[in-house]
Amino acid sequence: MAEQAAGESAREIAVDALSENQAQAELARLAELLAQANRAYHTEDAPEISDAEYDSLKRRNLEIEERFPELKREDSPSEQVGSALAEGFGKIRHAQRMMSLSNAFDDDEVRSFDRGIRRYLGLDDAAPLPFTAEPKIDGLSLSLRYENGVLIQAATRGDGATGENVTANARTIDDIPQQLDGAPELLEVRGEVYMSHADFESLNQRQEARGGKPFANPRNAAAGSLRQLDPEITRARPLKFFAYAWGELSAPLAETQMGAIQRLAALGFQTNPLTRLCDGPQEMLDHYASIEEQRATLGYDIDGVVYKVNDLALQARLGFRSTTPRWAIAHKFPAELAWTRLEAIDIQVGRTGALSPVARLTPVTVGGVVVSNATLHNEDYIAGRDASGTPIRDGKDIRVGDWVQVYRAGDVIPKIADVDLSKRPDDAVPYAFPETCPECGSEAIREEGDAVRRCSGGLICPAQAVEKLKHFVSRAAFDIEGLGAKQVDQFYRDGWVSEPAEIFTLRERYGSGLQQLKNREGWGEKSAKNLFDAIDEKRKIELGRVIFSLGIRHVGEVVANDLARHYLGWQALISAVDTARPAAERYRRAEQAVEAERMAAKAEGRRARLKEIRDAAWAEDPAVSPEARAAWDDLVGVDGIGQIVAVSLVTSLGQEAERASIDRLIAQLNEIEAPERPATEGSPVAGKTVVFTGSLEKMTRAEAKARAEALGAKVSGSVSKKTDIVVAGPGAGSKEAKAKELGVELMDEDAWLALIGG
DNA sequence: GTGCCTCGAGTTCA
DNA sequence: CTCGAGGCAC
Repeated sequence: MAEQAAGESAREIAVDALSENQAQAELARLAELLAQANRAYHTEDAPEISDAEYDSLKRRNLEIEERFPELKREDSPSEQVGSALAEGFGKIRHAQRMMSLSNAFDDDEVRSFDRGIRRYLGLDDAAPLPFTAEPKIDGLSLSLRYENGVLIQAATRGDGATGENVTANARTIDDIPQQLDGAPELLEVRGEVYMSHADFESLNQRQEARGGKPFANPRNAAAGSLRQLDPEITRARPLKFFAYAWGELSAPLAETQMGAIQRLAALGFQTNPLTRLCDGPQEMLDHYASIEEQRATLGYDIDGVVYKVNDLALQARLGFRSTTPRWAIAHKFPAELAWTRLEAIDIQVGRTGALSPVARLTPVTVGGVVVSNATLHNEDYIAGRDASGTPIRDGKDIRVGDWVQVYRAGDVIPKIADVDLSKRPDDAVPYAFPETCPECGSEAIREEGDAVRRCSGGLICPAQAVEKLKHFVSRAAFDIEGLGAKQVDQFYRDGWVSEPAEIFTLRERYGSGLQQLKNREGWGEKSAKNLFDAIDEKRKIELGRVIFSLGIRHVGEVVANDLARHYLGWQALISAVDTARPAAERYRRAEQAVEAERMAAKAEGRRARLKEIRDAAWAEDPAVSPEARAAWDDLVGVDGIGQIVAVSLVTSLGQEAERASIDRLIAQLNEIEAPERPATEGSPVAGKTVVFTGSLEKMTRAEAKARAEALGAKVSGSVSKKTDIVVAGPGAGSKEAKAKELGVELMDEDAWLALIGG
């Protein structure tokens, strides 16, 4: 196929010379070639045509489409998101997300992990609840897909949703079977690729003998080896693999975690010999201690112990939080510590204006990595106390010139644990936190009760403006390929882009004379063209991404998607917000009145009559129409959105300059897509809004909510006329009454369970 | 009002 | 990854 593509391209007719018929045929041919190349690239490890050939086909397709827009095909390759080639490996979307684990750092957290699960499941303290405990291997996780017992794909974790295709490399690892006997038709095995200490040492000796740079630690060596573009290099590297989990399956492996691990072992995988079944927190902690004792003699790196609920049926009931399972936790070993000198404290300004202090350190090795910066969080952290005035680090303040103890929290983020006062220079002075923004000179204000000090300059502040732009192009927002933080910096500095809408007018402003872009460092004609194409691809985009991209305070990825699912369209959202504005302003004034009362009461030493004040301030106000109130109630009724988030959303979309900028952006977009409903075909409650009230007896609230959502229902906290079903348990009060008043369908827990089928 | 649980925002290095 | 803070259940 590579030869075919090359051969035909030699006979290609110049785009300008194409007749309409020829153009149509050519577009069809290109669509087929590109689709085939994509298939080859994404499902196999070796692309059939080179990146350069692929790019040139894509470019030709686009040029023809530009000349004959009416001929553009439904399945046009230029529309296909993610079809553009990344450097190196192809991307693989995991059939089931690869989750990370939440962490425990001491015995108490392990016990509260057990307690939390009992509470979620409604188990009493006496009920047996066994867990597995196994060492947490310090390598990199890998997902292996077997179909009919044959290894067909290996993918790294990536961001959890999408990983890299490393199939060819995985095939070179001895511990990974190419074929399985008696496996389910479909089986995704997950585990950890790692390198033993002995193999790491000898690899580094070979590296150095060859004049290569040695790896810092076994983990980096394993990661570097697995991500070799040439599988033959990977083959020469001594990688190993432990299996400990699974993804998509056509049939269950067992009924318990332990059983599943044994099954994986029987199928030919290496499983960790220190995996034990434990009968509760005490046995888990004992096994942790025993593993910690053996740590040095294991011959490979581990960074803790993982506990998992043994009963898979319970695992299924517990389900997942946004990025972690509820049924597992990693109990981490204490972090490695190192002393070094604090050379300076710099202030960074984030997109919300937050002033974040960063410690510049004399470089020091901590846990196999050289660290030269560490976060200092905020003003209070430097001063040695937290927001409530409680001392941290024994109340020691941190001064420039100090000797400080550094560790990598969670083995990643460098932090300062301690200060050596005996080595403090005589001339060291307490750090004076700036009260003006170091970037724009505006006043930096710290709100009452807030831990951070913020620059008040808004978009006048270049740091805030550019950080907002970076947020706009970030992965969960517009995610424009070829437009990362570095490029944004450059465009902003040169005055080419000062707000999101201007990204979309780059082509018309600078595209014709690509020359200008071409003359910049790192930009060729091809990359400029690719960038413009990547930008155009995002003129069609999901609603949730648009909302998130605006960078409204308190509206992150999850809240943005919640809003998108609730309002289903940009217009619906914006008009609801505009309608609710008078009510939001009324609410804000009410809160201010409450705050004033609180201060006054404190000063006079009497008890605050807060409820009275709040009620009075929020009472019927003719300036607030019933429509405004209804829109406000609806907004605050969205699960996960409270008054503070609602006020932030409404006010920020009401600010004139901000709104104008947003409108300019929206005008540049072609289509804002409504969120897809979850795949819940046949679900009787898909798309319905459900409210749970009163106490539930067969399941906990959290569980009820998670299950309803899995079936495509929206779970809300308050009853309104948009509510479809109210599930009322014993002790339900005002919400049940309101449901009756509004004529909303009302049912008890049993009826609900019958409705959703179990 | 209090105490989880989750989310948002800021962070490092390879 | 951590911290602070918002949302929500108790």
